[in-house]
Amino acid sequence: MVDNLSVPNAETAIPEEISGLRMTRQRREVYRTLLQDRDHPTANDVFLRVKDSLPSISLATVYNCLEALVQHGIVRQVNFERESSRFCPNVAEHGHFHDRTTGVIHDVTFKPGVNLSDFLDLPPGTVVTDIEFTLRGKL
Amino acid sequence: MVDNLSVPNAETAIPEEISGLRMTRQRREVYRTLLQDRDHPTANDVFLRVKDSLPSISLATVYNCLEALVQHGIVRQVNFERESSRFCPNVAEHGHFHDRTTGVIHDVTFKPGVNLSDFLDLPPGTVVTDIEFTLRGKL
DNA sequence: CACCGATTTAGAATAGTTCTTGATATTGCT
DNA sequence: AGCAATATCAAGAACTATTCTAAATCGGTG
Repeated sequence: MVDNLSVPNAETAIPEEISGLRMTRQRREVYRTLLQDRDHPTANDVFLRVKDSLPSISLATVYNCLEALVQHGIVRQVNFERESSRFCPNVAEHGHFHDRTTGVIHDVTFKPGVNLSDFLDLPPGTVVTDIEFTLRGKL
Repeated sequence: MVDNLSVPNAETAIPEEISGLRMTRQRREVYRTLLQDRDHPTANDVFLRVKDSLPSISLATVYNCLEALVQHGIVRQVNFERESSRFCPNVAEHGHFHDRTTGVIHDVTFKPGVNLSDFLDLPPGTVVTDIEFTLRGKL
């Protein structure tokens, strides 16, 4: 497997601080949980998993930690329709493919070198700072 | 301006029935409201607007009507992050550009003839049935 | 015009998330 | 180390968008 700076793995130690965010025990465990299984868990999923290592953690704290991680660009929050938000430690630009048969969510990346205006009719003068896309279908 | 079958205008009479959905007074008014201002209103926005012509309508009914219209493919439900759902009478395939300065949402279409696999690295064998995308930025 | 299923209404219920408050922990300073 | 200032955490209440429930009403049919 190829290393990817934006997606550390769960084994490497998580430092004291990441992009200006102090890693408390709770934040570290929340982040480690996201790195562990890349299955786009909801806040509640994370809560249940983190309880194994930090039995006294509260759901509110998991929300706080996730928010802090998202705010600092360490984790991405992903929303599908009106479902619960899901969280993803892959902060590289990517979208998602939702497999309707299995329910599994796969990350989808742009082919290298493509430009938005290559395939979209954008109003002239638009400066796009953020892209979000979801595909649904079958594998 | 070019006519577009999938986007009737607010002036043309709305028939008794659209794609198998009987047009009750409430559904008609909800739909007419969406056709009137193409500004991607929320259910509550629609509620407030429809009240002008149907003062006794309830929010639940607006939700019911919108759901019926969406279910029958007459209207599209659009979600941005975790905000309230917005509704759009343009059911042709399109995405959205969210202008961060004005808050206005513009429809964005694909350039004719482009193919998803032209610019995305899709897992082999994927059959995409539904595309959803949102851009954010400044105009 | 009486009936029956569909629709509407109003309000209660729900789910996910955020907020509030007091308790705890951590940091920086001496 | 001791202490003040600051940040974080926990628990539960509060909030918001949406859905559900039950009763009233409507619309079309015999």
